[in-house]
Amino acid sequence: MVSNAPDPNPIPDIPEEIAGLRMTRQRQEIYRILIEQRNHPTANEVFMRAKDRLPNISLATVYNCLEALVQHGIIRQVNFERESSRYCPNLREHGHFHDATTGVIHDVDFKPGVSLADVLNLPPGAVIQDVEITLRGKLVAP
Amino acid sequence: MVSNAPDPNPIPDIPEEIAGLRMTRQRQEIYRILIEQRNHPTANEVFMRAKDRLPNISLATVYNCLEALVQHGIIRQVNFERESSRYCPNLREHGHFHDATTGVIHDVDFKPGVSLADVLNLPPGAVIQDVEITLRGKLVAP
DNA sequence: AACTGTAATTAGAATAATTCTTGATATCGG
DNA sequence: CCGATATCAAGAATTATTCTAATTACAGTT
Repeated sequence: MVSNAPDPNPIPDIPEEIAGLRMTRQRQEIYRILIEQRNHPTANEVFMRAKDRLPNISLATVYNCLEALVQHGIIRQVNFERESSRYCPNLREHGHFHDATTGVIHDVDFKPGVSLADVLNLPPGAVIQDVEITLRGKLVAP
Repeated sequence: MVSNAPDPNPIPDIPEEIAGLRMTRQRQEIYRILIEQRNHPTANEVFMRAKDRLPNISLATVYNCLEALVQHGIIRQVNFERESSRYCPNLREHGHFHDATTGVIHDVDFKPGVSLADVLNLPPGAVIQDVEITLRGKLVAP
């Protein structure tokens, strides 16, 4: 028997163009991979997953596509220390908590209504264009 | 005539041991370089400056020394995007503001009495071991 | 001061992530 | 359909960093 329950993890259809970027087959697949499983994969992890549906895709194309998506503000590139870049389709302004025990990366939202200028002594005249907040630590039983 | 005013930028003598790390000649020089000119140099920039006083020093040694200093909590390693790591002797907990126009990196202190938990919705049970805050932007006339 | 064990330094090779180059394909507008 | 442009693929090239192996320096002991 086939379940008729809604797919608990529906995969969105990707439009032909996002933010002025033509969504080719490769870009669609890569974007879909990021949305499907939001575990901040590296380019190489995306590459391995992409090969399921696009057996001929190359790692260079994965890098090209990821860069195009980043340039157009469709996804974000996230760097931890000197590790491989990771990619994230969450466009809300957010930081990352890196669980040192499991390696899992959690998105961390800002509390509503707070501004970085409330907590940091910014240099006078500073206009912030981009923020990167990375926390490393452990999760203990509450 | 020789000025008898105090040196406006005195270079501290480096002790023989810091935080349990034996301060060899090379480590002393590298630490001195970071303290003397706090402009967040890369390993290669440190290397070039170190050669003035230690003509035979190798880049590998610079990396080794920087790593030893970082491991012992004497300096901090700072990463911007995917650029070369930079090194910083400022041990206060602080972030960095990267001026996109000039490339200059400014240290940014926390306002007293604020905690990251005031601003961020951390995952429950999160114990933070390390924080990295990087801002990119411009400085405009106030 | 010589001896010994350990740590540090050096030079160059090796690695890994990413970017570049070049030629092939695909797509869009007319 | 045709030409212009964008995208893709494969592999070479680049760059920062780490590793390896051999040498040198050092601290403590005799």
